[in-house]
Order: sequence, then C-alpha cells, then structure tokens
Amino acid sequence: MALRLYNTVSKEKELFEPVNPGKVGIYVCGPTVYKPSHIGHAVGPVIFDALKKYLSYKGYEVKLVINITDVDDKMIIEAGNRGISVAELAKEVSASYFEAMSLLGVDSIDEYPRATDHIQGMFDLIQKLMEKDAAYAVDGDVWFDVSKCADYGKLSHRNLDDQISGTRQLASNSKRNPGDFALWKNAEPEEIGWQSPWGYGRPGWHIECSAMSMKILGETFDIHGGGMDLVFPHHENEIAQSETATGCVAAKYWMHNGLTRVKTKSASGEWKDEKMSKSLGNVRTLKDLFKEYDPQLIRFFLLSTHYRRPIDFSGEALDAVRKGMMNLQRTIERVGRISKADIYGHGCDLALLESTAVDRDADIVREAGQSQLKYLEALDDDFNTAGALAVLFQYCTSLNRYIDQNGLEGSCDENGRVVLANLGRMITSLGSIIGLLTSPIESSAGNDELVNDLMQIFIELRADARKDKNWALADAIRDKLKVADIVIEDRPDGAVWSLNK
RNA sequence: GGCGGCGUAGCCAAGUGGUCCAAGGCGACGGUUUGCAAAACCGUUAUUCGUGGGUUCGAAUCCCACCGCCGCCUCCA
Repeated sequence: MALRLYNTVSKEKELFEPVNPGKVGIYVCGPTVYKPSHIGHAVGPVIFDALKKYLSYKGYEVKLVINITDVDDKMIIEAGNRGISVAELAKEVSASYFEAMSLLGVDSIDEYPRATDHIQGMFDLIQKLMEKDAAYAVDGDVWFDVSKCADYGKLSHRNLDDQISGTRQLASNSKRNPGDFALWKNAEPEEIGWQSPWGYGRPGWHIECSAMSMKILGETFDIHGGGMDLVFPHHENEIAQSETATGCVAAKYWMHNGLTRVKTKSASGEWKDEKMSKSLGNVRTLKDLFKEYDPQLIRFFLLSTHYRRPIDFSGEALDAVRKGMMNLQRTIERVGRISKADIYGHGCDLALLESTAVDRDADIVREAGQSQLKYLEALDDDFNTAGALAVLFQYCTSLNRYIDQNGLEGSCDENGRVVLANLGRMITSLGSIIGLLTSPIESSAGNDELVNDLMQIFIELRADARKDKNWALADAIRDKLKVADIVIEDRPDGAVWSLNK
C-alpha cells in the first residue's frame, strides 16, 4: 500500500515519497495571534496532526511544525486598542490557542515557532535575495522582484499578467512591478520593530514562513500545508522567496485544506454559505464552541469530510455527526461491557486479530481484517478520512450483529470474551491512527460523584418499581429525567444512564 | 475584469472512465426485540449523480456550453 497525496502544484494525486527516506517534514501555516481562535483555525492543525499520526503509523519519523505569526499590523492595532503590548497580546492569544489545540487532540506538533524568534533568519534570507538581485530596498522598505522568479505562479496557476490586471492590486510607486511584495516594511521608531540592514521596521508576512520552515525543516522539506485561502499570495510568495534564494524546491507536496463556511441569514431572509472570517463577523470561537460540544466531536466532525472540501459549519451538522459518533462510542462501550475488557487505551495495535482465535467465528474475524485493509486503503488515497470512517461504521454494525446473533451469554465464555475484546479493540485501534476514538466521551456529569450517587438512587427506585410491575412510576421517573437530558436505558444486564449532550 | 473550486437522495457525504441499477452517517418509514421505551439488528428510502449536448463499446467520472453556489486577486487557517 502506498500513500498518494494531492499536490496543489501539479493538481494531481502524487505518490508520496519523502525527500529523505523514512523521514517526513511538515510545515503548516498557523494563526496570527491577535484574536481568539475560531473553528477555521482548528481545521489545518487537526488534519495535519491526523496525517502525522497516520504517517507515523506507517513507520515514518515525522516532524510537524506549525508557525505562530506574532507580529503584524493587525496585532499592533489590537494591542493598541486594548492598551497592552504586542508581546502581551501574543502571549495571551497563543496560550488559548495551544489550549484549544490540546483539547482537540492536536498533540503531535513538534514545534510552534514564533516569527519574532526568527528575525535574524529573515535578515539572512533577504540578504541572499539582495545578492541575487531578486530583492531591492526603497526608502526602508524591501521588495521582492517577481520578475526574477521565472516560474512565479506555479502554485496558484496564475501568470504575472493576471496579477497586473487585478483591479484591486494596490499600486505603489516604489515598486518595480505591480506584483512585487514586501519582504521588509519600514516602521516608525515608536512602533514595534527591529533594526535591520535596511532600516528600522518589521518583516513582511511571507518571509516569516520561508525563514522558519527553512531553518527548522531544511531547504527542501516534504509537505507544506495550510488553508486554501493561503495559496495566493502567501504560499506563492513563499515559494518565490525560498526557491529563488536557495535554488531548490521548497516543499515537495503542497496540501491545502478547504475553508470552513458558515450558514448565515441574509437581509432577504435566505440562508447562504459564506466563508467564516473575522471581517465578516460570523466567527464562532473555539472556546465558545467547546462549551456546547465536546472537542473530540469537533475533531471527528472535521475529519468526517475530505480535507480538501469546504466544511459547512452549523449546529445541525454537528448534531448529526454527534449522533453518528455516539453510535460508534456506544458500540465500543457495549463490547467493553460484555467482554469485561478495557477497549480503550491500547493505542494502535493492528496485530490484535492475530491474537484472536481464528478457528472461532471466522466470519467476523475475517471481516475485521477486511475492514482494516479498507480503512488503510482509504487513508492511502489522499488521506480520505471520510471514506475511512465509513468503514468504521460498517464494521461497528457487523460487530453489533455478531453480538446479537451470539446472544449476551452465547459469546461470554472465556475464549469468546477474548475474541470480542480484540474485535472491539480493532475499532479504537483503527480510530487512533488518526487520533479518533482514543477515549470515551465523558458526560459532563459522569465524573461527579454526587450526581452518580443520585442517579444510582433513581435507577434503584425504578428497578423496584419495575419489579412490582409499577410501570407508571418507572416510566414517570424515566420521562422526567429525559426532560433534564438524562437518558435511562433498560438493558438486559441492568439500567444505565447517560447525559444526552 | 482575471484565476480557481464546487453542484451526488429530505439533510450531511465518499466515489473522478467499466467491479456504481452510486459507500457511509443523520433523518424517515416498516419489522424483530422490549411491560412500554431506549439501544441493537433486519428491511425500505437516488434506474440516478445541476441542465443540455458531445467523445467512448461504456461516464457521476473526460470535453463543450449553459445555470447556480463559493473562494482568491487586500488581511485571513
């Protein structure tokens, strides 16, 4: 099995072959830390964290880097509005960003480099471009001369004429070509900035990423990721700078995730999809979102669509996905309960099936093996997590059918339990390859001893009522709890409760 | 104006030349089960993939035109 990835440069799925055998370097454009992170900021990190986990599973040694832009005009304005320093603002916002990432299970990031820690690298890079006559300084600004980059436009598939005809292209009389972009911008002495060989100022946006990716991952690394909105100009300019400076390919594969869209009601009352962005004022922050939805669900939601497709974000969509995910979780819980085994926490162990008694229940064991194969095939095909999840759902149905057919007691001898436990672990094992189903979703009250004790009392009261065939009382308890989003299920082996949230 | 993407059942969503009279999820309906529910299982729910042409032995998948939606060209994950 071989992984194929869609490359924005070639517009084709390409066989993935790392620059250095066995090792993979991934650089993803992270946020500018001036305002709280929103759902859109979660997409890239979740996808590339999942991709890294998959590549690691395949045996690669992966280094994943997400940068933090902690100096730019928006930050200066926001810090000014709030009466704090740019550094303070960066510290505050990035801290909440890291916390959100951690909740989302994005725990495989090796480095979060900050632009302000790499100013010297940017100087060096700009200097190199100057020496190659691809950059020029005018009145404290330094510009990149796009005419010196022969294949400028190869990522976004535009040519220079397209740039010039762009009606919104801001003209600057100090530029040689309309498409030239800033490497260094001069600043007033009282503003945040650094003394550079070309005067006091701040780095341009694009140069940050070129300098940091090069420093950390080398002049040519494997995968460069980011949102589709960054293809032009940001990534195009990154390529121009890096490749003009080093003379070699910056990144072998350019991967771009679809943008998050949000349904909004227009003045005429019609629903329409639009990009979620700060300027449109339709942003929901991750922090707010987590109050309503488990971060695990958000991760699941983001991976339930192919990464290149735009995601329409809405409460209804999340609710639908949530039900599906809960069904998976419920099956896992069921298998664990029947087999009396801990299904979670085994990480990724696909050798489980070999330890399962194959002479017994051959059909389900064979099916588990096939599911495993199909799951991995889907991921190999441009990281099709949506397709992979479909396999998981099907496998879950088979597992439930297997339990039903064997009956509760039927498969509960010692050997049967081992088989069942291993089959159950297959699900979490497959899920964990992309960081899903790694732990049960805790109901928010589930860890509360007092609530647990209270619920135990209700359950006992109901059990007594049911024993006496006092259905009215038993049903009343159940119905009234349901109003409080507490669901009681009478299972053959006893009643259980859960929070329907 | 230029560049790019998308349009698959009630909703979400895989599939990009034959194995597709199209996966999976949510929902709905019927059945098994249940004291009744819930959960679970079984079955039904797109002869069709925005529309119209074309290429091909064969198209959701390729080409052309049209319609609709979205993004980029200014900061954006």
